[in-house]
Parts: sequence; structure tokens; C-alpha cells
Amino acid sequence: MKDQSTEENILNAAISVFQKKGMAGARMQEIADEAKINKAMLHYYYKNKQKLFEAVFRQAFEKFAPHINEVFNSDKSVFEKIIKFTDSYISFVMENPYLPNFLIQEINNNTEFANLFFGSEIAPNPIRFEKQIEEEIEKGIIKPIDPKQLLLNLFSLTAFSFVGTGLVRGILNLDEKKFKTMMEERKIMIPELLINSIKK
Amino acid sequence: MKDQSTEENILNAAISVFQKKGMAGARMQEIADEAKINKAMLHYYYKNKQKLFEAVFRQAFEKFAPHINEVFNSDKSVFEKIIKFTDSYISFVMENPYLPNFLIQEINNNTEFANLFFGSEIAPNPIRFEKQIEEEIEKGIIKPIDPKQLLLNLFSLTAFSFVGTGLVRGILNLDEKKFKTMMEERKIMIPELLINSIKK
DNA sequence: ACATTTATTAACCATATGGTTAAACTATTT
DNA sequence: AAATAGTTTAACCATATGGTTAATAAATGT
Repeated sequence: MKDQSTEENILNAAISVFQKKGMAGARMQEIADEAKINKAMLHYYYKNKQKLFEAVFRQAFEKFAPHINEVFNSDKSVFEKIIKFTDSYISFVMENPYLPNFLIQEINNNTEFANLFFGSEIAPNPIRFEKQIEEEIEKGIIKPIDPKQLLLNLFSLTAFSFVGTGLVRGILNLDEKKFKTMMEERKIMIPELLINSIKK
Repeated sequence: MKDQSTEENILNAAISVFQKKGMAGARMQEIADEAKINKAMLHYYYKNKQKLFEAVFRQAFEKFAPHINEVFNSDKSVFEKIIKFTDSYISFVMENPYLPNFLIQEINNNTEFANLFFGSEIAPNPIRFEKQIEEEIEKGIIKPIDPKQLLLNLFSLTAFSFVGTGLVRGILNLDEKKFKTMMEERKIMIPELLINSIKK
């Protein structure tokens, strides 16, 4: 571990605590403890809990969005993008297991605040991809489908396992090893499933 | 609205508040207000917040599980079960929009407690369905696939939209009407997608 | 070296929150 | 009708929690 500025320490501790416990469950004292500083420092660098939360949310949002944009705004084919996104997203989330759930949770609980982000530059923006899907449909490369439904299928199949980990593992009776194996398999299986359903 | 016993009032109020705000975000006073009774009554009928939460969790779990079991333990074919489950689950969740997210959230935050339920009678138990899938594979009716992966696809495609409503609507830029329309379409589209991927 | 700004802490404070209690009110029993 | 048991409330209580303050320590500028 390298020396970090106090402000960075605080943000990292806040990320850790907020992502695990959410806004309502997080405690300022716990964040201070994890950052190994006095609680007053939190308010010195970040005015209050809400502001600190917003910094954490912004960081999470900014970390998450590129995984959608990079893939979707590249100049690859629809098929290639589906393959690339699945692999890149599952790998990313396996390294950041709390992130999708945190985002989903806080967006649901704080829709108006979250909508500030969806308007912005950094927001995931699949519009170009949606257009591309329509173009490939017109060209006869893929079968007709609502681009938004295709995207929703892609997001659902990749993300749900991580958001609902506990429920999934409980119902399907999966230990951690089996779960991870399945996630690796899904990197191949999901694109196959989706591409197969739209290719002519 | 019919007259309900105070205990029922409390449980209903608790369901409403806990499902929207989760264990950490829920306030005993808010539950009392919603039930229109004195806060002390909560402790009269339910010892403490934890116990009240557990009653709510149990109710949610018991309400949710049959939608999996009824379909999966019927004597229909795999194809028919996929069709039935999708329709029944999406309809159910559109009427109970907070339920899946609440369960997922609290199972994630309280794995050991939740595991008490996964062992029990009422737990969603897809083992018979998994065996049926293997049988139909052997009989050559459907293509080889890990039954657990098929189930995970089914759960993902049906549930994710409701768990990540805010994120989905934000990214895909959906108003409430369009979202609902898409959910209706998915009752048809999801079984098509899944059946098509496994039928020979 | 001295002054000034910046960073950090211990001790506090106000309020929110889960929980308790004693009294009152309402059936129910005898 | 009196006694008993069950239900409900207002007022409290202890603690947790977010936030502040005043004093101190460390860094920076002159």
C-alpha cells in the first residue's frame, strides 16, 4: 500500500463502506475507522454524509459507465459488441462485486439525483448501438428486434447473477466455486444465446 | 378497506415500509404512522425491529416462492414451464414491484439468516425441474445445457428489469409507459428466446 | 525565526431512533 | 357489577449517529 492523501483515504474508505451497506446502512464512524482517521476529517474534506455519498456515487458511476460506452461506441459489428461486452462486463464485475448492486440500489432510492447523471457526458449511452442494430436489421444481417429489448436481454443476462447473488446461489444451491465457474461459462454462453436468436 | 386486526395492520405497514426502504432505512415510527397506531404497539406485537423485519421477510419469501414451485413442480413439459413461469412471474412482479428487490437486498445483507429459509419446505426448489431438463436432454427433446444455467437465464431475463428498474430506465431512456409495454412484450419474447436456444 | 495557513484531534452537542414503562382504556369473565 | 385479562397511549429513557468546535500540531511562506 502506498501513502495516499487523507482525502483519498477517506474516499476509498467511503467507497468500501457505502458500496457494502448503502447510504442508509453506512456509518460515518465506520468510514472514519476504515480510513484510520478522526471522524471530524470526514466533514473537513466532505461537508456531510450526503456529499460524501455523492462523491462515492459519482466515482461508481464513472467507473461503471465506460464499460458500456467503450464497447458500444467502437466500430465493431453488433455480434462482436455482444461478445466483447459480455466478457468485459463479467470480468469487470467479478473484480468489483459490490458495484452493480450499489448503483442499482441507490438509483432506485434516489431517482431524481441519479437522473442528473443520466443526462451527463459520462452516462452510459447506447443510442449509437441502438441505431447500429436498426441498420443491421435493415441490411438483413440480423432478424428484426426492438434494440432496447436486445440490450435489456444483454444487461439482464450479464448483470442479474451479480445483483442477486444471494438469491441465485440460494435457489440454485451453488457454492462459491460453482458460482464462479458458471460465470466464466456465461462469458461464452450468453453471446451464443443472444447472437443465435438474432442471426439469420 | 375492511377492518383488520391491529397486528395485521402493523404487518402490512411494516411490509410497505421495509420493502421500500430495507431493514437499514426503515423507521419504526414510520411503520407506526402508516399503521396509524402508537409506536409501542409495534413492540407489543413484535418484540423488536429485527423480529418485525423477520416477519416481513418471511411473508415476502412465502409469497414469492410458490411462483417458482407451482410452475416448476407441475407436470408440464420444459417448454410449457418456461412459458408459464415467464408470464406468471412478470404479472406477479408488476403487481408487487418492491418484492424482488427487497428479497435480493436482504438476502445479500443477511446471508446466514436467509439460508435458514433456503433449507425449508417453502423455499423455491427447482431440483425436480433441473432433473426434468436432464431427462429431456437424454430423450433428445432439447439440446444439452446445464440446467442451472438455463434456470439462471430464465431468472435473469424475467427478474432483472424489476430489480434494476431505475438503472434500466435511465440507460435505455424509458418512461413508465414504454417500460410497461416492454414488460408485456417480454412475456412472449423471453420464452421464445429461451426455447429457441434449446429446441432441436 | 516568526507568522500564517492547513491538517488533525478530542471532546462535545443536538437530534433521531429503538425500546420501555406506567397508567388508562376496553373487552371478557365470573 | 366487580374482577381480570388484553389493548392502547403518552411520556420517557439510553444510545447511536451525524455534525460542530476549540485547541493543537504540522506544513508553508516570508
